[in-house]
Amino acid sequence: MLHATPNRGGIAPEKLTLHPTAAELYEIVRKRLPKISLGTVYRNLELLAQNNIIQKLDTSGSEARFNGNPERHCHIRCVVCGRVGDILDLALGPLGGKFKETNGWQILGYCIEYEGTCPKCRGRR
Amino acid sequence: MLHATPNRGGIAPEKLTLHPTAAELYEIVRKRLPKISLGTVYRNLELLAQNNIIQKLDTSGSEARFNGNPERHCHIRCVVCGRVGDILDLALGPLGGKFKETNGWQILGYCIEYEGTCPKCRGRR
DNA sequence: ATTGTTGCAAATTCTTTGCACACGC
DNA sequence: GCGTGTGCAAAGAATTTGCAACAAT
Repeated sequence: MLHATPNRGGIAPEKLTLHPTAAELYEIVRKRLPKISLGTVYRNLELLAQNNIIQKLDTSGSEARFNGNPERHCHIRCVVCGRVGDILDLALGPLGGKFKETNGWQILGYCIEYEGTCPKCRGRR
Repeated sequence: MLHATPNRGGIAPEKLTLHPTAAELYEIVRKRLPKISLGTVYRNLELLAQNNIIQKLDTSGSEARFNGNPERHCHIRCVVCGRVGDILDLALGPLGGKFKETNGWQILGYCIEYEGTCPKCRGRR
């Protein structure tokens, strides 16, 4: 199943800007593969993420969301509905000054999480 | 239970730099209140977080972690053991240039998540 | 007495896993 | 036939909730 075909097989490009949860994706995929199971969706998302074909957003919210674009970029999460959008324009936003907005999204705050190794696990990777 | 006493009641200050999960906290608290239940720990952490006395770090990793310092600051999460530390020095790090290190933590990457309202939920808060 | 907290256990939610079966080569 | 991927259902992990007992005012 791990063939990153350039051909999107009929999936509209705008779909790729979604950041669906596994369950949402399950509903979408189900329209075409009615007998697929949620377990399979999870299994394949995990695989795709491990191979850097998609990105798994484990960040805030209880459900993980998945991202068609594996390149590192910022996200914005709606505090009301949980939807997630991309922020490609790093210049804007809190890091540059006062909160602004982008594409109809209103920016209220932000959070930066670094990843690395702690003193105890140093070098163990 | 919501009295933010300036007196820490015997808890060593260095404990406050931990970012324990609910289960870890449960074990710690249990030493003093042996009959406390995990449900109560969750309930109170939620309350404290809602009143901005502590901060809930819902970010990556399956378990949430809680932070004694409610002020906004950055965190670093160990990719090996999951431990979380504070990063108070915003100047350093990827946003300022190449990856560095701080306090024995080695910085490998980062992720910025904004929060706000999406176009559909705009103004609904 | 009234109000708010707690312990306990059961329920919920999200995710992972085991296993027998089906499909492609 | 053989190996890999799949459906299904059950297990698992983290968190939340209902409720009766309890504590505090």
